[in-house]
Amino acid sequence: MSGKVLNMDELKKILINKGVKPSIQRLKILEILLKKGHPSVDDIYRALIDEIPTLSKTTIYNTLNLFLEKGIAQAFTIAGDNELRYEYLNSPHAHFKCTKCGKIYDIELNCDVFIKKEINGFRINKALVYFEGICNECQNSKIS
Amino acid sequence: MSGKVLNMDELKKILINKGVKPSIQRLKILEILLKKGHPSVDDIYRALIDEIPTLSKTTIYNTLNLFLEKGIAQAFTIAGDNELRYEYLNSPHAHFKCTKCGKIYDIELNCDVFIKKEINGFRINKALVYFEGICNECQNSKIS
DNA sequence: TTCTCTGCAAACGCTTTGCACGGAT
DNA sequence: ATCCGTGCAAAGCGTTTGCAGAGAA
Repeated sequence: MSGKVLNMDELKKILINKGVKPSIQRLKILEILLKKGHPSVDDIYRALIDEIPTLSKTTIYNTLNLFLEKGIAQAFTIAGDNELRYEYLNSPHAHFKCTKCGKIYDIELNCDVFIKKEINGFRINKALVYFEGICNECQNSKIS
Repeated sequence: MSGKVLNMDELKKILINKGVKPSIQRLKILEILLKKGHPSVDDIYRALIDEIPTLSKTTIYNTLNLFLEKGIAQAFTIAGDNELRYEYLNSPHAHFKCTKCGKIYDIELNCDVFIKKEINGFRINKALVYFEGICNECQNSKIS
């Protein structure tokens, strides 16, 4: 949930740097990945369909799979969910889902494993960490 | 991948303790969860169809969802996979998938977060950790 | 023109649902 | 007789594939 907002030129640069030809669809999807927290394909679709009425989910899938390939985004699942979620690929972090309010937080991890990227002699190229529990806010507001 | 092997009476006890009425299907599925590493529904189906020729996948889904409810098993996904995997619910640990040999390992985690079950004041009820990389064995055998 | 991107429609695969049969109590 | 577990068939839903038309170079 970086919430970063970039203009079109900056978005273009990101894509070109990663070897992806910009298009309005790709730029807009990238923009959402940078702004929104952890959108699913449907989230992205609903966010863009007004602005780009011809947009199809196929294009979103194509684009996201391209982003995965090029290392621009990464995919993960919320436990028990049947849909993939995507996020802009930056520093490794954990996801925390509050089972009360449903909000998903990004959590920094300082454990050795995630810094050294190695465990028991196994080289780690990718790490996904998912927590479920009750967030601070919900613990304090005792209204059930 | 506990590899534990229990007899039918011991399996029965586990189910009854968790409030699940034993049946041959449920016992056999539990047995597989205790023996096998991280089976998918299809893994379980193929493991049992010879022994129980009338077995249907619906029953496996029913049983596993019951196990999830009762805290007997937990579900997770391997990144990029479209099918759920299940495992007997015991001490929290990480999964490590070697992208070369495809093997899935269980990894013990000693980080604070996983022991204290608390981070930044957020109470953690559930933790899923997934690593991807190259396992020791594959690093040593340089045959690509 | 040539090549790539887009997007509709259909296919696909995992999971859930509806429902009827059958065994257990 | 009632209840519940089982399993067939069909539906549901997220994702991928095939393909044709549009657009960029």
